[in-house]
Amino acid sequence: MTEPTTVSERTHGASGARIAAELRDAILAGRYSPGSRIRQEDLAEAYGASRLPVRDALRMLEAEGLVTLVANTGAWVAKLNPAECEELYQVRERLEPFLLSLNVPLLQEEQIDELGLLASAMEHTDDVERFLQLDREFHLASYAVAETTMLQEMTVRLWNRTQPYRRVYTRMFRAEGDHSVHYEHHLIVAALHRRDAEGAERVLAGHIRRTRLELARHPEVFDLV
Amino acid sequence: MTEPTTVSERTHGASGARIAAELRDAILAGRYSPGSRIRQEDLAEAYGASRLPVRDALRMLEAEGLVTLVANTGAWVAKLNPAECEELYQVRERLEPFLLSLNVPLLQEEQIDELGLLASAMEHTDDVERFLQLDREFHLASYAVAETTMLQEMTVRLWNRTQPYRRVYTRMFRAEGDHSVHYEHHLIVAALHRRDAEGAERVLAGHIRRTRLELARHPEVFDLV
DNA sequence: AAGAGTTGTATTGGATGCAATCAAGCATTA
DNA sequence: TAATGCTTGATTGCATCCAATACAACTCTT
Repeated sequence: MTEPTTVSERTHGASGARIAAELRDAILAGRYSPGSRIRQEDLAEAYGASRLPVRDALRMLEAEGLVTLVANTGAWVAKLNPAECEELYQVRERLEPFLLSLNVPLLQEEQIDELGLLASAMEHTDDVERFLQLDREFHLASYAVAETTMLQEMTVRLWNRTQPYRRVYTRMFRAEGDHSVHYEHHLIVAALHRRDAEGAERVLAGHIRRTRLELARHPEVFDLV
Repeated sequence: MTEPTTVSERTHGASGARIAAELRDAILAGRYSPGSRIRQEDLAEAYGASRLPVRDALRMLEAEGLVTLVANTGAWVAKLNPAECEELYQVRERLEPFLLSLNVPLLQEEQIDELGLLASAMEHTDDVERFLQLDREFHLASYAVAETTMLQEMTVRLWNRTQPYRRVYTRMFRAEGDHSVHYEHHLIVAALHRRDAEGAERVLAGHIRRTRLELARHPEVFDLV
């Protein structure tokens, strides 16, 4: 009658998923940087499992674009060159405004207010990690209401894959006193309040485009991952 | 000194990838239909391997959206409901025109001519499978010149995930004498010859949109996969 | 007779061990 | 001295075995 020893630790088939989740968090948090080697056995030991669920996890993350696998050779944290990163931003530039527009009629007033609070909170923080987290929260929350599983999943993956470069860029150029990010966020909130889907779409497209161009102007970011 | 027995059959770490490729082909060819169960051991026996590389293959295909895995329960060929399928078409509607526009200045005249030949060949075939194959070839060839790895890979995945429904739709409504598909294809070829990126983009967006609406008008397609 | 609990079987998940492969360092030779 | 071939250690890939889970059929109770 297989009673679980403790309250948790009982889902048999979730070992790979659990490892994938932890490794994903570690990569997104910057504890592994792009290009660094991942050894199966290290992970297995670190997470208290055998190499088998580790390989499952690596496969999942490979599919999400966070890990690169080479047969018989090993796994690395995925690394983008400037061109690939620009591509992903261009994809975001087309998908996210559309996704936002689907959310415009569905967001509750209170939810829009909360977005405004997030935008304000970002303005008044000096901590890079908190800035990144709030930014992610702001955008993903503005996408979360519509029931569009596919689009939301694709969007999250795009954010995840570009996260390391956003982090380095923010670290390097955050203090230069450009308030465009915040202005754009507040413009989006205002458009949402007006229920102005097209307006929100355009500001967001410009927002992502501006970020893409900034990043393209500083290719040195990709040497310092 | 591990000499390969024959000229092929030597890449050690490709067993999972090989199985994934064959299973992917089988799904795209319609030999497995959406919702049908996939038993690990069956596949292992069919492809002459153990269950381990099969599990690798299933993970890969899950990531591509072709297979659905449930822990401790099993694997099924992925099945879309009408809303999900419509979402994927809307994503295509935004990505593919952009991808095509990147290819406009790069396609050689001869390559555009070949696209024209493909469009004509489609007009004169009665075979559904050949129609589907030529259609896929036409579009993917028009995207293949630009060096945009990410976008191309995403596009192929979107095509793959919607393939079964395109097949059923074509089988059911192909003979109704609507020539829009072919007109649009030829319009695209003409725009490419003129090097008219925006024109090509617009026709393609309309092409995908029209297909999406047709599919939405016939939800019974999703009962007959 | 209907429902809940129980048992049995089929199938998946995970651990271990061995084989195949790769990469780096050493020896050898031109 | 530099380049090439070989050998060895480290690491991944795969097969087999065992454990855990889910589902269905059955039994027992009310």
